[in-house]
Amino acid sequence: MSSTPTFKRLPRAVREQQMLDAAVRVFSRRGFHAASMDEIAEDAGISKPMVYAYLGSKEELFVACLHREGTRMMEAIAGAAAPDLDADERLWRGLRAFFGFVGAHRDGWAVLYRQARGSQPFAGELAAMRARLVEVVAGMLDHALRARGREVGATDLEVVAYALVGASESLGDWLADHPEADPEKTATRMMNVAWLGADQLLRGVTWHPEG
Amino acid sequence: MSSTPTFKRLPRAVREQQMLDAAVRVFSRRGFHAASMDEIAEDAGISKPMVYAYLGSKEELFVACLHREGTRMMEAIAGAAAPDLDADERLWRGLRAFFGFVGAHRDGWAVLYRQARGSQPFAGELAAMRARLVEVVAGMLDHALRARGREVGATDLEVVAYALVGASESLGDWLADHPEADPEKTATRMMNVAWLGADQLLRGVTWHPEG
DNA sequence: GAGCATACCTACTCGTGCGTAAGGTTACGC
DNA sequence: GCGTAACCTTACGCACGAGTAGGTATGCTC
Repeated sequence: MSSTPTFKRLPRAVREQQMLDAAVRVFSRRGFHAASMDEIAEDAGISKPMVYAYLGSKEELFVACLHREGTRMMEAIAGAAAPDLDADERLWRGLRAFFGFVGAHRDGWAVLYRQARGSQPFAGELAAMRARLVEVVAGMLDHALRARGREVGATDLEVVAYALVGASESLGDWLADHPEADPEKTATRMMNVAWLGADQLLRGVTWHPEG
Repeated sequence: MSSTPTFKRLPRAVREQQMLDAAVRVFSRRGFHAASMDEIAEDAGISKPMVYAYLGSKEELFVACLHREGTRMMEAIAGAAAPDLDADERLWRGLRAFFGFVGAHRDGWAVLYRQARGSQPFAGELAAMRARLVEVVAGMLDHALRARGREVGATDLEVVAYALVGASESLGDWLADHPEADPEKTATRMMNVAWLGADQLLRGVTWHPEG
């Protein structure tokens, strides 16, 4: 017979990627808990036990998604924002890379940003990634400040960086929901908010209550 | 007998509030799916069918939490930022109210912000709330701009407002994870990022690529 | 073309937790 | 003091989905 071997046998590495692709799609569509392993398997064009054989439990599968998408994103950003540029140029390239990534991997972003926040086991994983980003941004600010002979407390720096990262994430979210929007333009808008504020801070301008 | 009527019978309105209190606690501790109706009922000092009788299904219960906490927050903010003040003063008071609320209702905030993002049914509810906030902020910016004889596209305005709201949410999240942090000080920090950037925009200063 | 490893499947078990049926008890009106 | 309505309980049905047992096919090596 061998009538319709409709789907060919494939080596492990390939199938794993297909499964991860499917998992990202389904997780982003349904959320972690509402996603069923059956649906993921079906979407990947494979049967459920294969998923367990290759990627382990549902949690492990989700963490694998998180890792792959997170690594891709960090690499995209790190590759764009070379450390020997001026602060504004680094920020600009980093933002452009970030929004480019979100625009190109909307569901990957949705998994990362929306799903992983709530449930305990993944929040830590995600927080670690965010922390790296925050550290990079804070480092940029600190570097730029020192170059101007200024100094700011570590907490202040961290919090400002946190706010900038949060604003970017939020705009990333907005972008994911507006398929017609242009990532490049979104990056420019973010830059307008972030850099103009940061630039003022770098100049030593600050705001305080009752003034 | 009537030995130990340990817990008294209470009118519906009171029990409903107790249930909502418990639900917020449990949802924030466990997340939506991991939270069980049994645990919520136990935490409220009542049995499960009562929860169903009063608040309906698990989803409806969660939405009820969302509504109550969201309304409280919006009222806190709206009450603080009177519309006849200057833009910076309004922003400042709004931020102070916001971070004050987060500091005082850490678990309520966690429910609102972290759990509701992922799963479909609630994302809309939350998005609607955020949209109201964004609209308020955008309105503030627009008002301030017109007062200076300037005009900006509606989308630009919305996106900037979105970024500011996102940054605030993100710092709110940071605050919820840092019990030792002072809400007032956090608000000041946020103001430094937001207002200095916004102020520049209001003056007509903009940033654009390759400059 | 025998042997073996690896890809792959169908068809199940079993825990968990939402939602409910059916009945007990307390307060309050009359 | 007695009905009745609201409050509250225990104890269950039932669906859904994670994870697995055990078996089949395919290709690769010698």
